[in-house]
Amino acid sequence: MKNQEIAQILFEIGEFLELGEIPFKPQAYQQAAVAIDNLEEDISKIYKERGIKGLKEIPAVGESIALKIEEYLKTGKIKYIEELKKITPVDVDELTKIEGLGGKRIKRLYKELGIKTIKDLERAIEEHKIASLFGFGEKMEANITEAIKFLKKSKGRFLLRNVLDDVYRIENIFKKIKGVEKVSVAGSARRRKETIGDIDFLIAIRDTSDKYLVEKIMNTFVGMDEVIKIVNKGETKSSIKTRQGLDMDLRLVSLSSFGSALQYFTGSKEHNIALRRIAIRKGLKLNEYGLFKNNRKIKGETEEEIYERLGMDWIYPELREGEEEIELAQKHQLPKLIELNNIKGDFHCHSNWNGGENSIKEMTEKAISLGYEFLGITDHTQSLKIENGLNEKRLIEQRKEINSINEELKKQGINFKVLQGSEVDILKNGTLDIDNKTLKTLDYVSISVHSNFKMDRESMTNRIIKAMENSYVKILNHPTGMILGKRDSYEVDIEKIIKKAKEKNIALEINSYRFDLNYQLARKAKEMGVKLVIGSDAHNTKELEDMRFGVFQARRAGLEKKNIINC
DNA sequence: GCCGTTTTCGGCCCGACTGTTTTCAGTCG
Repeated sequence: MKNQEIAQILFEIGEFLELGEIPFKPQAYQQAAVAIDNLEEDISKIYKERGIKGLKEIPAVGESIALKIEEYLKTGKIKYIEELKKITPVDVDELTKIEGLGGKRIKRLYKELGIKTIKDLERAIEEHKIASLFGFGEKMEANITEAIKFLKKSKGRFLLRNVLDDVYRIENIFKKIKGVEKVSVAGSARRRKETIGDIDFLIAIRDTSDKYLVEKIMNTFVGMDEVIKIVNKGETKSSIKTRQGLDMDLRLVSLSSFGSALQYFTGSKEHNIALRRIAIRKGLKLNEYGLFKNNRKIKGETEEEIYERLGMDWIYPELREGEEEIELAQKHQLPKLIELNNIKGDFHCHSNWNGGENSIKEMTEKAISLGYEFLGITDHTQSLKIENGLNEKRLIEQRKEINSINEELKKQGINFKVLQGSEVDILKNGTLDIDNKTLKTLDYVSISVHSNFKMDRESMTNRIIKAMENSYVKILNHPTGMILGKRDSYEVDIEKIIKKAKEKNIALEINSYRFDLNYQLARKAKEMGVKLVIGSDAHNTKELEDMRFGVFQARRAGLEKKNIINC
């Protein structure tokens, strides 16, 4: 699918236009980018079947953008962005990722200091040139320094969310090759880590001396659409770089070594070291080719038989971080991890009553198609102006719409219920921005912090605790304020929050978009006897499917379905 | 640059927050 590539370019055009003084165009491009990114259908297929007209049916895509998409599909590039790059030869895409830098500041940094890249920016900071710029200052220079640090920390890693569908697609390409017996992704993608550095694929065939088959598999791999560089290509291992900047490895093994290879390449490194130590203690040797006794291979075809021979239960990949999983597996005490199909509904999503893209009815239909039994609509409340948050009056109006949808479902004999929740804003002083009289009319209340992130630890903790005292509150959303890859947590005493959640029987959210709580904190919450809830935070129907990422996170935390209220 | 229709132009989420100013620009969501 070229959708993501095209979306990326349109988004970048928007960023370049931000540098100019032209209003509204940037948003136009970026809205189109978002729409294309969210498309379920392959954009090249749309163009093939319905041409420019088909493209223009995509929301936010008009004549001009449709032509640019056509140009890209035909020639693989868009002249317009090349020209923009010539006029302002700045790495906007990189620089805008720095929190606090937008179009205007980037343009001034370029015009006055010739800054084109983060490297240039770092040099300018070293020379203390930023602070003295008119309109900048000491504090901003310090903030930019921090923001660069954060960016670097997350650099080189990709969000699982952005690559998992490609992983499935590539697995399927391999599975279709005749003679391929087994295919699996390995590495951190198999462990469902929220960010991954590269992607490892593993393929098993019966006979690795079948030169013709080996050649065919490797050619398929290095010949994939997204490959821009073949790093190496051999008989058992090939590596490529994709256009997105992602490294992929393919390893080919015999069927008799598939289990040990899968175990080895899945990692984590820490988990493998621990496992090999256990093997040594038992007088065995473990490597990617098998489990050996006196240089004779005794196991290797499946992971299960290897773990069993080492005296433990098979361990879910999501738990293989070298923490407590091996001990639990030896004692046969591993949790039975929650599965996606245990999820009965979603307690966190948004409709077009606030900043969401779809109507309650559309969200409901999607939820039904996912096999859910309920959907909780949790639109933002009035303080969040940007999201067009609801006040008391609109909440009461919204209730009528939800009631009528529920009546209609009942008439049709569909066993499904739409719940009216709300994502109520926690104000700076810890009060909620909706009165109790109205909260009482909701099916449930969830609460979130969306402002004043830079409070000190004690104030923030007290603020949230105070909000949790409200007896209508059932869920605390994204408890630490972290957004994976974008924003660090605010300062907060999370243990106090977890204790309060326990006391007030409030569920803590694992947010599928933000990855907050992270798996360590979710595990801690479980250990402290607190219930969790997995919320998609969907702003459109497609994002309801992102529930799966929250489920991965829950699995990494070792959660069972009994720990999670939407099971 | 897109969109909608009170269409073929005029409006486009808009307020909080931060850091810089001394009344506001830029960024964010």
